[in-house]
Amino acid sequence: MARLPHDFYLRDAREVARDLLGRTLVTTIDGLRTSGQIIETEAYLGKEDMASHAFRGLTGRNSAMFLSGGHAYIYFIYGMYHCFNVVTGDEGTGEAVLIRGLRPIDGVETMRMRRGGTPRHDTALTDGPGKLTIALGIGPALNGTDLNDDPRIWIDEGSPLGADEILATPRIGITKSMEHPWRWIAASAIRPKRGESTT
DNA sequence: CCTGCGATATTCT
DNA sequence: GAATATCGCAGGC
Repeated sequence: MARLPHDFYLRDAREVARDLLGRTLVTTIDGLRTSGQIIETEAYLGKEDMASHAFRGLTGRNSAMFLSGGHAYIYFIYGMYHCFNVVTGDEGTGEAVLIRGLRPIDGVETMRMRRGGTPRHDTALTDGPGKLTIALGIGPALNGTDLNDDPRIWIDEGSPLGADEILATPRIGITKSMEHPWRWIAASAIRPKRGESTT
């Protein structure tokens, strides 16, 4: 297993978002290792994307989003949760990929402890952007850190998914720029419900 | 299974 | 004062 190389992140956020599916997000926080397979991502661009935090330029909260590709952008949302993003592209661009869902691999007991319970399925520990940061111990201390060399957090090569294993949909929880299908999810993670079409 | 709502910091109007 | 890249709980079916 090997950490994703620096160049991986120096691309358009939409490319990186698809390529991150199947990879492994790993943290070692307070001496506890936790990891999960990335199964859901969303791309947010810079000034051309009205739904992006970067659309209105630099603020106190979003400054890490303007670092160069490969840094972590962690923001506080709804006064309660943290969301983890991977910055992509060149410094100053303001593009990032929001990690929205994982399939737990290592440290499941640690995740249960941090999340305060044992759900019926392990995937419920990490099946939302605010939930997976709690489960993996990702907090504001990691905002702006470099995923290429920080010992506390990195992304392993894992096994990228093929195009036929990936579904694209509109992004979740936004009210602007909804016409763009910039959410990607592993087909294997779709519940047998009234889901997205498999086109 | 589903829908509605409250919590609450940062940013914008 | 309103909106927001969310979540868990209460209640209805």
